[in-house]
Amino acid sequence: MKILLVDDHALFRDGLKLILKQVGEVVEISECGSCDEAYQIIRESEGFNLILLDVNLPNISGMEGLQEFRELDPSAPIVFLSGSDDHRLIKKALELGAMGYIPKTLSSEIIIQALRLILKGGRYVPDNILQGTGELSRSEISLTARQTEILNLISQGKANKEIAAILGIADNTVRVHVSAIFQILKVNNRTEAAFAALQEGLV
Amino acid sequence: MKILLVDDHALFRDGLKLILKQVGEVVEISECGSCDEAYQIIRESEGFNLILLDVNLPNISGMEGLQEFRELDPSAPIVFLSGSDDHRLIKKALELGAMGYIPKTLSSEIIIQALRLILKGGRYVPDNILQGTGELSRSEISLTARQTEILNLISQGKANKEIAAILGIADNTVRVHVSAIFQILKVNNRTEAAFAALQEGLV
DNA sequence: TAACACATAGTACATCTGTACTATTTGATG
DNA sequence: CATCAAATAGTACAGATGTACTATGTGTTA
Repeated sequence: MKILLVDDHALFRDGLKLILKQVGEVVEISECGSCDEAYQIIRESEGFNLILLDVNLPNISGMEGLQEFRELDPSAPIVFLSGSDDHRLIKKALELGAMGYIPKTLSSEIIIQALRLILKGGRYVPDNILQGTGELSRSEISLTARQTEILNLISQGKANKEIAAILGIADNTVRVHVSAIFQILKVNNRTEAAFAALQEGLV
Repeated sequence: MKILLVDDHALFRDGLKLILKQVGEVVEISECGSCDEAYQIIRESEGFNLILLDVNLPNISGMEGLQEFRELDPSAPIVFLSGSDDHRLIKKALELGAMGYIPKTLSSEIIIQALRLILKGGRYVPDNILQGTGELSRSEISLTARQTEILNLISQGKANKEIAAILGIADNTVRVHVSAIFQILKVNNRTEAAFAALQEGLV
């Protein structure tokens, strides 16, 4: 059994290694604190049975690095570790092909059971997060690609003219998009929009 | 030796407990996942030799709860545990009387040494964070109380008129403050100001 | 007391913002 | 092919925003 553990918190890795020893016949645990190191380890290895990946990593976050992991080691199930019970990321993670999502707040007993489940080919997502995603999809906020692009620029404090220049379109067009974004986000000005974008994780 | 460990990540607590056993003659480790539970534990106990406190906790963050801890158990040194190497919080933490600041990314060996140092009455702050605070204090941004108040309202997307109504002053006065804030933050509009406020930790 | 920082408030003006319209083009879907 | 969603762009207008001034009252400090 080969497990790769990617988390920038050394102490958390220590704790998790103890747990992993209880999961089954662990032969080898590789560990590192960043995606770049992890890529290197995978290239030098011959496939892992499980990859545990923190969503919040310096430089490249786990979420950003997921695709690369899937390409480097397509057979290894990838499980996300998350410090915050982030309702938004989970759906994206599962869509991208993650086999599980484990908040670090979970007790070790539950983590052990979850990992056993995943190693047998199952998926694990904690109940409260599933409820969260359920609520989210009901009141889901969906912006078009252009709207998301413009919302990002708004959040950086760019004016309509600047956005128009950056995107190479007329500022009247930018206004139409901006108005549409405000209606969707149910806000009245760009600063509220930036605030909402942060809260909803749209940036 | 009595140690109180407050962190909402059960697994991290497990890892840290292992380390704490290496620090010295540990008699008792109490642990919990929130400030409220921690207050209860302290009330039912007779003083701790050390309190380890996560800065990011649900409901009441460690930073917010610090004062309460100091009142409930004035003799116990408080050490912050932080998931992110947050350059901004550390200064505030030390000002509030924390005896140390330990990023979770630190290796267990260094954590052990740091805790020993603190138990002997010293303070510990990792080098790279000290550098960070040094940089921060050089280019330090200081706003008046009123300016900070208004910056907060700007960050919430409030319009000048709304701010004026909330604070019970004329909107012309609000504009003067807003202009002053922009000059200090070196920005050109309220959304940039909100963005800057977030980045600089002024909210 | 004089000087200073801060908050307060006003006028004036150019510019930006946000909304309400209409209208065209393009790509996807039934 | 007809329809629809999305992006584009224009006009028009009310209101908000940001800046440049002046000016007053209130504490604090040298």
